[in-house]
Amino acid sequence: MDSKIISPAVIGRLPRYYRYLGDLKDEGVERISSQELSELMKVTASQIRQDFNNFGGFGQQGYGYNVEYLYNEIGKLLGLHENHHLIIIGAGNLGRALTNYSNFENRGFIFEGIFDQNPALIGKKIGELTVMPMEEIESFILAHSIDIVVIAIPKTGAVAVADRVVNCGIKAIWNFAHTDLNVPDGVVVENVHLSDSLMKLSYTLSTKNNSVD
Amino acid sequence: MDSKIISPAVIGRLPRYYRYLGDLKDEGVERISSQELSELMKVTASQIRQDFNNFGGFGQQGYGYNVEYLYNEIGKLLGLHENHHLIIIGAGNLGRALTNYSNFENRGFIFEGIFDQNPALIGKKIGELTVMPMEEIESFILAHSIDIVVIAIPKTGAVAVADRVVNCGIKAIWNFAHTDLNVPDGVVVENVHLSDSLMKLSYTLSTKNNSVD
DNA sequence: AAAGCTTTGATAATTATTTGACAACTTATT
DNA sequence: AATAAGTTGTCAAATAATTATCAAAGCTTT
Repeated sequence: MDSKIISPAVIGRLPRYYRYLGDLKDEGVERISSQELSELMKVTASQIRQDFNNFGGFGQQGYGYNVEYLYNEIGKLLGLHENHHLIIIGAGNLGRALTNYSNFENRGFIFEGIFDQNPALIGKKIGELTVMPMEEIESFILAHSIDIVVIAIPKTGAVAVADRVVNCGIKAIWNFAHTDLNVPDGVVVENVHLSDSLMKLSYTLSTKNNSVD
Repeated sequence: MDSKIISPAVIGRLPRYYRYLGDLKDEGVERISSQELSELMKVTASQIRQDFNNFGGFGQQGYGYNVEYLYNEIGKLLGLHENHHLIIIGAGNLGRALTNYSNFENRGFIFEGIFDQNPALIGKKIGELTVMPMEEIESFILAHSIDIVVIAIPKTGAVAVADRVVNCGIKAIWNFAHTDLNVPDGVVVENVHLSDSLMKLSYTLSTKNNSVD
């Protein structure tokens, strides 16, 4: 409907707002001003107001923002008002960790299946799920209305698996493989490159040592 | 020494350059131009040259960049020429997954210890490591010259643990807890908020459904 | 119900980041 | 040895993101 383009910077901040507002709600806080929230989150009040205004503005002059309302509205923006059905490709350490990370389910992210190519793992239980063979990915996606695929396998197989699930109509991939996936327009990939993250930390650590000491 | 401030945007791109250059090196590619690299990485050649120039420029006019040299130089920038010693706080699913993710060791990130507060876990083997009780964190950090602490526990305990390790002189924290850590100046925190990442994916998925369909 | 206080939403100014253009230099070719 | 082709590093221009400012509007108090 309103196809206004929201900048990536703003989208990237939404989950953090959501987190803080959730905490405030749990603490029983009813209203908050951009000023108060800015002190809590260590950002400028101007940025907060600017961000929310991208979506039409959720506040009221002279009052501020109603915490619960704002929390719900941002939740809707983030697509948390509807359930998402996920499968995990790769039952290694990371795949297992994600499966058991029950936190996601509370937000409507439901893990429906887990797949691996290692015959020794197939049939094993991981949390509530049973590891299935890779051949069944396509049929499972169609049968269970999967809308998000989590890739948690080494980079060698990742690109091929991504192609397969994209061919099944998957439009969203959460990629933990240490490689970039080349997907067609209309498919979103959210990368979690753990090594990259660790290197960034290492960069800052090294630089600081050189300049301060 | 040269305390020129590098923009966060540039730093954030360094690991990706490093990854691509490593792949090129492994393929036996000797030299590459910013033009070729830009096509590979789907960024502008101008950005690549601009980025490298922040550090003095690694190329040669008329020739391009020597892949191996550039790879090594970026590695040095990222602090990968020296070993880092890490401990993991939290031997849950995520802590275990990280411990066994041997990839990091190849880059000089050495996991030296893992801690948990659950008595049932203490003494258990995880990969090469044995789970230790939380009380021993401080002494272990000092005895083993730990320079990076990985926080992989629920958010309730995360802030307190961060305070403890900061008091031990730790300057770098890799934080997987679903909360922001409030650390003093001079301490770097690199956050990996998995839920945030998943929500971003969900945002784009929802938005696309609304606008395209 | 009026007056003063608060706070948003919107606009403008500032700052940061990305892209484009080209001189200077290197390599390759004739 | 001279010329042509290729490529960086740098500067300038354009775009994007953040911050500051303030009028307009809603609350709160008397």
